[in-house]
Amino acid sequence: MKTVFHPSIKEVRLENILYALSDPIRLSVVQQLEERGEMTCGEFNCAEQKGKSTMTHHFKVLRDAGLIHTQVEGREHLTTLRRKELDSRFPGLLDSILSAAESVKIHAKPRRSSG
Amino acid sequence: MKTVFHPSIKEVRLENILYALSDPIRLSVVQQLEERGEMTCGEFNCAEQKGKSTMTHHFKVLRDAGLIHTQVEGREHLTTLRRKELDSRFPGLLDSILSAAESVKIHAKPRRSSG
DNA sequence: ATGATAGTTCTATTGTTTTAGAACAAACAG
DNA sequence: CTGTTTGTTCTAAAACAATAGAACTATCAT
Repeated sequence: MKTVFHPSIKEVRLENILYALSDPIRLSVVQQLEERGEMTCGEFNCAEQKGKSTMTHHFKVLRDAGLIHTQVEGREHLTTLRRKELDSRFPGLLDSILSAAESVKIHAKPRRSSG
Repeated sequence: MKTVFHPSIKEVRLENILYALSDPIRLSVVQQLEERGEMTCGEFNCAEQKGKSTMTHHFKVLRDAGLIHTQVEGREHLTTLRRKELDSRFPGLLDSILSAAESVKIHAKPRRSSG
């Protein structure tokens, strides 16, 4: 079972959060996670238009910034938003960014299993 | 009297705001404006360590993102935060970013005229 | 006019980011 | 074992961003 680097919540830097979310793809990833809760890499809208290695890169930026958590489960990588931790570290920040982003929201793909 | 480009508030994009504030110097500029209200370029802390042209560049990024307003007054350039406009466009956003940034705050230089 | 001040514009260097192709690895299905 | 799925790592190209030196413009003071 492979482990992936995640910064502890107190190591998380505001600048990195803002930078990570200044990219439309990464912002969209976070929006989709907020909507859905837990997703594999392939479930994201935008995961097909963009090459796989491009998405791997973006997930790493989000992970290093402290925004998401990745857990390896079989051959899938389950991604979640570090919502509670982030809310306690930077109260109101994610709320206001996500609500500001509502207007440009791209929704997650329908669940594979429920179709 | 020279005029400088400023985007209208509805043209302001969240991504550009986040990007602009993901740089420590630019975040600090915004923090100092929040604290002080109106400043000339030279009054900013960090304006001396960094070359003048570097600061000109950062002010332009902030201006293009819609965060600041620059008004030419004699040979000085008076900079203000577009606080109210931004608050109405993205409620709570600047508040939460600035309060998240409190911990890493760098204060503005003392006023020249009051020393 | 001369000089100082405030800041811009031009140009260049250096470093970082985004993107993606190709080869790879690990898990699962038959 | 063979093939498919899921995603990574490696490598490289192209675009972009941060920095600053030098020359410049405009204002203000003497």
